[in-house]
Amino acid sequence: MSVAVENFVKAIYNNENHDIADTKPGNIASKLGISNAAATDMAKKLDAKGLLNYEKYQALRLTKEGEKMALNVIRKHRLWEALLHQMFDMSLHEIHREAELLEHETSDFLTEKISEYLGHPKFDPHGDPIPNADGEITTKDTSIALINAEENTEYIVSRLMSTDKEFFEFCALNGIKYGNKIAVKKQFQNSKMTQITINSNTIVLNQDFTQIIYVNEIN
Amino acid sequence: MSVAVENFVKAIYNNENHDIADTKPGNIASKLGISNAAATDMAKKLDAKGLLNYEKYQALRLTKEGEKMALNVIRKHRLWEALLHQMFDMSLHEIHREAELLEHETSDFLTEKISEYLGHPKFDPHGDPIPNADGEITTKDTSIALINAEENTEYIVSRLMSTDKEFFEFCALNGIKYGNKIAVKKQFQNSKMTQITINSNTIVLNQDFTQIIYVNEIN
DNA sequence: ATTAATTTTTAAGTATGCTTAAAAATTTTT
DNA sequence: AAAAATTTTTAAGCATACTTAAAAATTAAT
Repeated sequence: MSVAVENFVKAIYNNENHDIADTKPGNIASKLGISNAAATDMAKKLDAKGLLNYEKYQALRLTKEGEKMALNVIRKHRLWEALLHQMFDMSLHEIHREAELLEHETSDFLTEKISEYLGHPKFDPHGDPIPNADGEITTKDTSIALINAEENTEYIVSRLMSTDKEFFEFCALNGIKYGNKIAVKKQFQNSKMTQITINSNTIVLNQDFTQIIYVNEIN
Repeated sequence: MSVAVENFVKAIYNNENHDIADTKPGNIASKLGISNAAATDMAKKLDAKGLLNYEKYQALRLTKEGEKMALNVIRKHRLWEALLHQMFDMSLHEIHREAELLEHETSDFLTEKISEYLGHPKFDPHGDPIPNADGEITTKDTSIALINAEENTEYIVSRLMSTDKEFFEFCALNGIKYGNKIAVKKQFQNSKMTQITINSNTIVLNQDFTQIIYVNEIN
């Protein structure tokens, strides 16, 4: 399907699920930077294609098929963001800009290669969940505060749930970064301290930090 | 510029420089899988845009600007091939297919990131030269047979100039692969044997092999 | 509950990048 | 050098994805 169609269903999906606005043509139009007339036009065409249900003056509702297409594009977008962030150390703003273009020209084959390379991450660097190849969102990462490993166990950093500058500086200094591997071990049972190892560098963190560092199991 | 335009100037460039066929509309059309009429049509439009010179019934000739656009797209294509081949171990056929799509949706910014990551390679995995950011092709790789290093010196494998299956199997077994780092040292002066080290694994090769393994200096 | 403001829809029109069919020019064959 | 074959061009037409302008419906304000 075309770039215009993919972006259209993606915009509806995001409005339906995350963003504030409803999914009437006007909101989709302003999100995509096109005229209201163009959005109504497209809505009729996609209704005919079975991707959404269009009824005059009503909000647009994606069909199962339309939602599947949206999730497929979102999966590609978020995997590109993850890859570009990890490999090239690009900023959150930069990876978004590039992923917005690449997402439409990426085969399912290449998408799986990227996912595999990254260890099938469940979240992108923004902390948004990455749908799996079947378009399901299975959010199962945990904060390392909740990990009870007696021995060192390896995980992949999935998100850093903070807006605190000092926390991010600390993370940068210690290699705690989206996609990186860290070994986690509860320092003492009953303790609130957790020991983590990154690149053979071991540090001990207290709850303030362990509660906001999220990881995925390595599968 | 659009995907159609980029592919059009790329096809002309390749016909002008590498392929057998001339650049009359018919040849470009069949290369792109469009009708002759469409090619003539496009040729007139691109003449008006200053990307090529169109004269009735004559071969199409790219202007400086058109050639620059073609080389920019070709650079992106070959860098993607290099990256996908090295990172995901994709076949030459697969990387070509993906690069054909990605090349049109890759910013110059991301292109430089990829080039940098790969150590600014001069050749892609097919052995085709990668134009630099200014659109210049500066082919300066050398076969390791010509390297006279007394001490171990590091290089990046740029191409394997062979069609021999056993040679490729030998390379695969020893990690001699496009984009990989190898250390080269002339085993004895006046000898035809060359010592190479890949991943702390040292082997000695004779001229049969050293003449067809090409490398670039690490910059 | 009207009126006013906003949104949605319809209608007409445009640029891009194709198509097929037929006319015109070129190239090849004899 | 003519005839035949091929290629190129022109012409008309189509789908996609937009635009602006005006009409119709909905939503918000008094």
